[in-house]
Amino acid sequence: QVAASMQKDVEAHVPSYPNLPSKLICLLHSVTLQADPDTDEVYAQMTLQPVNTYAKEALQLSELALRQARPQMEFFCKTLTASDTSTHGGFSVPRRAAEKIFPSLDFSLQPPCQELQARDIHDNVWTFRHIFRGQPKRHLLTTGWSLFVSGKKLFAGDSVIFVRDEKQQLLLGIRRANRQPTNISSSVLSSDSMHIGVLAAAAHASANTSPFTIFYNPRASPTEFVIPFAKYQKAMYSNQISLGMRFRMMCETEELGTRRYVKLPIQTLTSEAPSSADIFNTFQLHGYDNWNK
Amino acid sequence: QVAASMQKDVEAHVPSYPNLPSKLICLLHSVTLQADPDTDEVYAQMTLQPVNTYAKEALQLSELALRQARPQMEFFCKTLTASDTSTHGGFSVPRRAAEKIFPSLDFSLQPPCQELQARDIHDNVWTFRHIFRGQPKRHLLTTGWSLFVSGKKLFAGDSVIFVRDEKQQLLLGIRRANRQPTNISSSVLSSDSMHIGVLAAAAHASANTSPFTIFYNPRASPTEFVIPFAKYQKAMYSNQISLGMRFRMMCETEELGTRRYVKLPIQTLTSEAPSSADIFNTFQLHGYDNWNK
DNA sequence: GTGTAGGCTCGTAGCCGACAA
DNA sequence: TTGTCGGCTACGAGCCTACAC
Repeated sequence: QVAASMQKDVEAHVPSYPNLPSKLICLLHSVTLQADPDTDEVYAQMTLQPVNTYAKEALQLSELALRQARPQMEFFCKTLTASDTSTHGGFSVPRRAAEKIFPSLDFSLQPPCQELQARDIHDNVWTFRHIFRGQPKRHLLTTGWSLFVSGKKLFAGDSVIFVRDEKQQLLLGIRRANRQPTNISSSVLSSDSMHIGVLAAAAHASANTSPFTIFYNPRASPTEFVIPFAKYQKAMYSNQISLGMRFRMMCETEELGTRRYVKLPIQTLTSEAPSSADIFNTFQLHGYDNWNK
Repeated sequence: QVAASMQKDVEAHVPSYPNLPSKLICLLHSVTLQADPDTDEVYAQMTLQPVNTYAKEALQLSELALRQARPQMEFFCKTLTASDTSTHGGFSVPRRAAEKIFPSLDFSLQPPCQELQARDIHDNVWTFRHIFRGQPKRHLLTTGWSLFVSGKKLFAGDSVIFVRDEKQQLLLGIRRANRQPTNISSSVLSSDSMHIGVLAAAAHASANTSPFTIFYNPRASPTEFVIPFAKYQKAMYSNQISLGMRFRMMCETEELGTRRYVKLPIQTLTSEAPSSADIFNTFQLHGYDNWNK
């Protein structure tokens, strides 16, 4: 992973860790799903502890987590048009989406309209005027919409997701289009140093079987580097793949509408209802997008 | 430095490097002065190679670099007022500063005005309308000024620097007031991993006397962690400071109008005229600020 | 059913001198 | 000399319908 995302020609500067194996079987101590406060980019902070031996229970637990259904709630997702993001007007809500997700309007009003409140991944509340007007009639979000677009720095091609949770509250998330890397070396932070740091921490943890912490961003990685134990076992033993064997890897990273392989059993760790941060992290980690009708 | 800027309670995760000395004498292979494209925060990328022995020439070269005069050019610096940064108006230019730095106006015009172009640290050109009007008469920057303020995200208390270089071209820099840290953990980048990476890279380089690269931000550090060799020698031997001795360290980091101790001999490496990036990096690394009259 | 454009309105960015510190 | 304010103007954000695909 480090080699894949690192700039070339600095290999000479990377210390080598001969005792760091290419695959590290770890116990997952904790997962914290997070989102960048500025960009809403989602990522997971995980504390991993390398293990030398493991019981059969571990495999069963991992399989259980894989089968664990995530909460199914109603939502819709729309890719923003030029009109949706221009300063000229508001947001055109697909008709069936509005009827499915939004509270129903009082059609005795002329025109029918209401105030909508939706909570984002940081639990910030956004307020919109929801109106049904025009010829032909349509659902629109007007007042408040442009603040959301500019606040989230959305452009045509990005997507928004409206979710109605089990408490009938509206949640609101975004998913940016695949653009060229947002901010290259945005600060004094050296990604090279960080990559070396991950290696050093992993090597240290591997040698001492002590825990270490990583930040894992599934959208930034060209492919998965954190694999559920059950998936790993299945790939290794049921398909008889052995070290050095050539094979073709399915690459579905960033394809729209497909599931990701990472499955984080965060919901199994708590009996409380998931926060909106959990929901959107889960949705985005699993790559929901472009839901229509 | 790592310990100083790291969050507490993660010490257990930091691998220890028993062979990494507390002071590392290094040969400076290259210095690249840089600025964050988003915030204009300046920093230096340095390639350092630990050395075990050094000739007396090294000390002389370091002293030479310390004495090396940086290019002296005319400039003025003003701390922005509430009026300067409000959307209500433009920028009030101190009279003597305008007369010293800006091209002189054609006073036959009523009112006297001209278009000014100034280049920032990224070589972006900013255009302003420079006008001399009001009662009493004053120099103002009007059209174009608000774009600059919002583009650079300037607030009252921040400073701007106008420089007239040897080619009579205008250069334009900023220096932000000391505020609470701008963006805490702005991204997926883990500063912990980065710090561990710096340690790992330094330890590896120290053991192999091989080069390593660091990013050094003088404004982020509570005190200096990169010291010119000559300064270090002087402190160690002429003042008879020995290891473990207690002493009081002059803390002038971030004081206004004082020089910093870091002296980067970048101008000695090239015979070309310095770029505006060099000039502003140099100015800001040396802490010029609040120049008046 | 939904994207875009034209028309209209109103809030505010931004230019000006007055005035005071 | 220069910071802030009230007055004025003009541009564009944003709500509306019309129309096309």
